[in-house]
Parts: sequence; C-alpha cells; structure tokens
Amino acid sequence: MPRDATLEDVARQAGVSLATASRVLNGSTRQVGRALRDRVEQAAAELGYTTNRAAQALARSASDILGLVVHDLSDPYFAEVANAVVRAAGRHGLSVMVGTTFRDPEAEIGYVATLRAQRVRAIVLAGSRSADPEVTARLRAEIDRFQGTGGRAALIGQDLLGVDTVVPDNHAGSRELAEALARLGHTRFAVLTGPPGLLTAADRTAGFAEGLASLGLPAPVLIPGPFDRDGGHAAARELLAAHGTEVTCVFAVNDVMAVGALAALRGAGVDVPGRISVAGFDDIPTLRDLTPALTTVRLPLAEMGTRAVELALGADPAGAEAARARVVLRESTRALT
Amino acid sequence: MPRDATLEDVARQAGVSLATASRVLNGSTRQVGRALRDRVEQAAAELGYTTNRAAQALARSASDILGLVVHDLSDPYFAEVANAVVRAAGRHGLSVMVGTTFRDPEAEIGYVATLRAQRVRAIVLAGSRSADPEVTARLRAEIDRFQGTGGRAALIGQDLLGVDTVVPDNHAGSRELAEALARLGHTRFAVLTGPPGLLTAADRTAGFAEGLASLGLPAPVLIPGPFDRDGGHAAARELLAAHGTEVTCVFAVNDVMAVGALAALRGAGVDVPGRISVAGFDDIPTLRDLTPALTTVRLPLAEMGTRAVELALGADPAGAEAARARVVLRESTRALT
DNA sequence: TAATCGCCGGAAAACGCTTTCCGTATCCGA
DNA sequence: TCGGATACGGAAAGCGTTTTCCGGCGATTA
Repeated sequence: MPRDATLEDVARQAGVSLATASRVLNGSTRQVGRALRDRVEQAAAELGYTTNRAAQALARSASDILGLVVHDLSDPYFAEVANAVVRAAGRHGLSVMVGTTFRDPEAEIGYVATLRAQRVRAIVLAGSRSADPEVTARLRAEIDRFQGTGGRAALIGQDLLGVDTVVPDNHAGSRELAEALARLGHTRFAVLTGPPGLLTAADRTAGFAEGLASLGLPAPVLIPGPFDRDGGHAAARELLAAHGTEVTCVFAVNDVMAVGALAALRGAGVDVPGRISVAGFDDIPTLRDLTPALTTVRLPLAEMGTRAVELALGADPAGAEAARARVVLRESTRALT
Repeated sequence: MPRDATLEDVARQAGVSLATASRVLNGSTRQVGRALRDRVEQAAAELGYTTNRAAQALARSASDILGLVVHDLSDPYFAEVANAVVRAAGRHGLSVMVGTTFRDPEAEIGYVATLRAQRVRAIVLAGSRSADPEVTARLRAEIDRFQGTGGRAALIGQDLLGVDTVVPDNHAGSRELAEALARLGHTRFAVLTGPPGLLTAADRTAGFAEGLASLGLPAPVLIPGPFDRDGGHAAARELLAAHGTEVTCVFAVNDVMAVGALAALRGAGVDVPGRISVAGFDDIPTLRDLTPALTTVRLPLAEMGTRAVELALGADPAGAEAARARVVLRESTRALT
C-alpha cells in the first residue's frame, strides 16, 4: 500500500526545502519566488500531494473543524439547524463534526469532551438543556474547560450564563400565540407540555399560560409527555380521555408533537379545526404540507444556525442574542363563532 | 490563556516517562505496573488532561473520524440516513464529519478531497450520483486515491464499480409498485421523473415503465423536474395543465416530490385519491402524518446507513449489496371500480 | 547456581507539518 | 561606491503523540 505523498516528498522532488514547499502549498505571509513556486506546484501535482490536515492542525495548533451537537438529526428542527450550520461553517472554510445525543444529557457532555479532545475550533450546541442543575453544571464545566484553553462555543436555545447564545424567544412567542388564539374566541385550552424539566418546553408553557392569564382566561389543562411525535400522539389521546369535551384548542409546545397530536385526533375521529384547534411551535418545513396546515410560531431555524456559527467564530462577544418568534396562523386553528 | 495539559505535563507531574504515561492513558498492548499506573491517572485527573486527537492521529497515522457526505440534511431521506450513520459510527468509537453538497457534483468531489486531507478512516457517500460520465470519473478518481492509500469507502445508492455499495433496489421496487397500482385498476399513469441524468431517478422511472409494459399497459406520461418538494409541486402543475384528464395515477420518483405533488393537486382542487392517485418512493417518516397517507415504496433508510458504515469499516469485501424495497399501499392510492 | 525468560520502565525516533531565525542576494538612494 | 532595507531560501526546533528498542530485574528452569 503506497503511502500518501508528504510535503517532504514534494520538497525533495522539487529540490527545495521543506519550508519553501510549505510556504507555497499551504499559505503563508511569506512570498516565494516565481521559479521555485512553479517547481513546487508541479511536483505537488505530479505526486498528488494533499495536505495532511491533522499534522497541520498539530503544527499550527488550530484545527479547521467546527463541532456541532444536536439531539436528533431526523428531527426536522435539528435537521434544519444542522443544515444551516454546515453551510455557514463551509463559508468559513471549516468542516463540521456532528454528534447526536438523542436527548441524553450525559451523551451531550460526552460529545463536548470528544470535540475538545479533537481540539475543534468552535462548538455549537443546539437543543435545550435539562433543568437538572447538577447535569447542567457538569455540561457547563466541560464547556468552560474548552473555552478556558482558547476554544469558542455558542449555544442555540437556553442561555447558559456567560456562553454566547442564540435564544429563541419562546416565552414571548407562546404568549403571542395565546393572545392570537384567544382573539379567535377560544377560552378553554390544553397545553401538551413535553417533559417536565426541559427548559424550552417549560418556557413555552409558561409564556402561553401567562398570555391566557393576562386576558383573564382560565388556566390551561397541562398534559406532559415526551418531546417527540409519539409523545404528542400519546398526550393528545390522554387529553381526549380525560378532558374530551371541555377544551377547544390545544397547544403542543413543539411542532413534531403537534403533528403527533393531529394524527391522534384524526385517529379518534375528532375534526380539526372543526371541533378542536391545534397549534405548534417552531414552524418546521414539513408543516405546510399537512392537512390541515398547522398553526405555529415561526422560528428562523436556518438563521439561528448561521448566527450561532458566527457567534462561535466571531470576535465580538455578543452575549445572548434573541431570535424573534412570529405567530403564523394556518388552517388548524379556527375562529369560534 | 492557559494551554491544554499535554501528556508531557502529566508524565512530569507523575514522575514517569512519556512512554509510560502514554501507555496508561491511551491504551496499548503493554502493561504498566500498578503503582505507576495510579500515579499517572491521578496526575492526569489533577491536570485535567485530555488526549489531543490530532496529535494521536498523526502519531498513529490513523484517525478516528468517519466522513459522511449527503446532499441535503434537511431532506428527510438524508436526515434519516445521516442519523443512522452517526449512530453506527459512534458504536465503533468514531466521530462523524459531515458535508452537504446540495446536489452539486463538484461539491461532492471537493468534499471527498477534504475528507481525504483529513485522513479520515472511512468515507460514506450517500445520494445518487450524476449520469455525466466525466464528473463520475473524477469522483471515482478521487475515491480511488483515497482508497489507494488505505482509506475505506462505501456508497449508498448507485453502484460505482469496485466500491462497496448499499444499493436500494430501485428498479424492482418501482416495478412492483407499477404492478400493485395496475392491480388497483389504473391504466393511465404519469411519472414525475426528477432530473434527467440522475441515476436513481432514472432507475425508478425505468422500473416503473417496465412494470407497466410487462402488463401490456400504455407507457406513462413522463414529466421531469427537480428532485425536491418544489420540483414535485411544479411537475404536478405541469401535468395538470398538459394531461389533466387522461391520467388516474401519478408516481413521483421520491417522496418529497410526491409531497409537493400532493400539495399542488390539493391546491388545484383535485381530489386525491378520488380523482388522481399518488405514490412516492422511499417511505420517509413524515409520510404517515399526511392526509391522505402516501403510498410509497419503503426503503430501510436507517438500516442502509448502518450497513454502509459497516461496509466502510468492515474487513469483508462485501461488494455491492442490495437493500430490499417494499411496496406500501396507503390512502393516497385507491382502487378504480 | 547459572542460564533463560518475561515484564516493565525509559530514551528517543518517528508522524507531517509550521514557523522562527539566520544568512545571502538584490535593490534603492545619496 | 556604500549603507541599509528588503526579499527570499533553508536549517532546525517545535506541535503532542506513539512505538521501537534497549536494559534491568525478578522469577523460572535445568
């Protein structure tokens, strides 16, 4: 098995020093004379030389890798964010190393450690963290160690003191949604709240409840459950069983849950929005092709990913930065006449 | 800014040699005595030592990174595959570096080059390649160079002579779909073929047409267009404009196109499956929540990703390997009475 | 009891690149 | 003609690991 050509092979073949070959092939502030430059380039082409990035990273003590950790790539929310992150990283000449945690906080911490070992240039952490202070502290410690030795990090989701964060305006978005739905005439609501102890879910639930309260409406029925499609499905069934008739509108704290809820309601023969209106949160792309199209709160997912990359790379210590959430009313919610 | 603790720091603190520290902390065939082992471990803990993987990769000349290149992470097909790849790689202790090409073959070649420069352990290429022989040859050459110096590669999709490949049975799947639809009584079909020169799309179109021909049915109307949701939408509109009344069943060569077509038909007030039946291909997860639920040909997406990783990592020269495709009839296709 | 073997610790040479430091050659203006 | 920049080539010292030797030592064998 022939080994890859090294810079030394190139230098030898071109009859120049290692230093010169390096300067020609891998950028440098220094100039190299035309004649030698040509010789080196030709030698490199003949040998099919490709820079060994691992060696380069070691020598420069700076890699060109950006780490990304998400919960689940097959969740459209993260897929969208990841897509934007990969794209933005590419624009900065960085490759992306991605990890999926499947919502296991331990895995998340582990991934940060792995990325730190890789000495990646920056880490983008997407997805909300747990409310468990002990776990959060450990994650925090891991990030601190990374940042302590020159690493950069940015989060998407919950603010984690002192780390640059793109924070979607969950609270205000949900609150506005509540107001918009109330304007349609609804008064009795249910919220599929997701798991207790998930900050994003909690914020959205709180914002929604607050919106209702400020209008003098009764507090919503709260149904917890997993944060995914099947969780929404199950929660909706539970809702029907327990509070079948009282409620006219249900808010699932994220879109995939709302999709599951929609399926459950359809399965139970409940007309949406005829009998019950449904709303979600995030505005994942698949939503528009559902029947009925789902009312939701739009988050600029791609933009958030892009912004996180810039935050993680940028020199400006931006601190926390809000991503505006916007209510989008579609067919799944109707006005009560 | 303090720098990361190095192995040398650890060795000094523990009062042992570099060799010993390395053997303790980063695995080795060699044993280290109990006393020294403890000293090293304690020193490492005190200093917060983390192996520098770049340096390790250089010294071992073997990285623990797996490269993955997909077209578009926000396409559920690739999201599903990528998810499985990341998971499978994790089981083998590898991290995944991912690139997205957005269907640009040049970008694909470029990414393979990047991954080669990174000296990744293996590369998994998902997504069908172009029919342009010149581009394919260049991609092939790039892969060859990678494999020529000990890299491993596996593809998902079209077979590329001599590279291990997981190939979905597009032809047979489409053919069986055609037969199943014919059995429902349909005789006049349209196929939304995707772009000309995309092998996967061509295979599926051909298999479908062949199925019809073997039953003595007329050839389908062929409508080309982009391979994505909007492409399907546009193609369906075109179909309605040109052949509005003749056709009773349309096959979009992938699910995202079928979803777009469904939306277009709904937008045009065409009842599905009342007036036109619609079928797709892939069975992406979002399908089940559509109304009507979409008939499709199921591909074991996650399994394909997992298998590709094993192919790329495994010692067994498996060659091309088929992934069985299975017709799944749902509500979007109805029997003609 | 001497010869042999296994174990285990360390010195040092890679791995493939970057970058500092030095030295020589060339150019400019006076 | 000379002094001082300026430009550019190369030697060599890293970057943080792994791994090959080599040597010493205690235990086994004859």
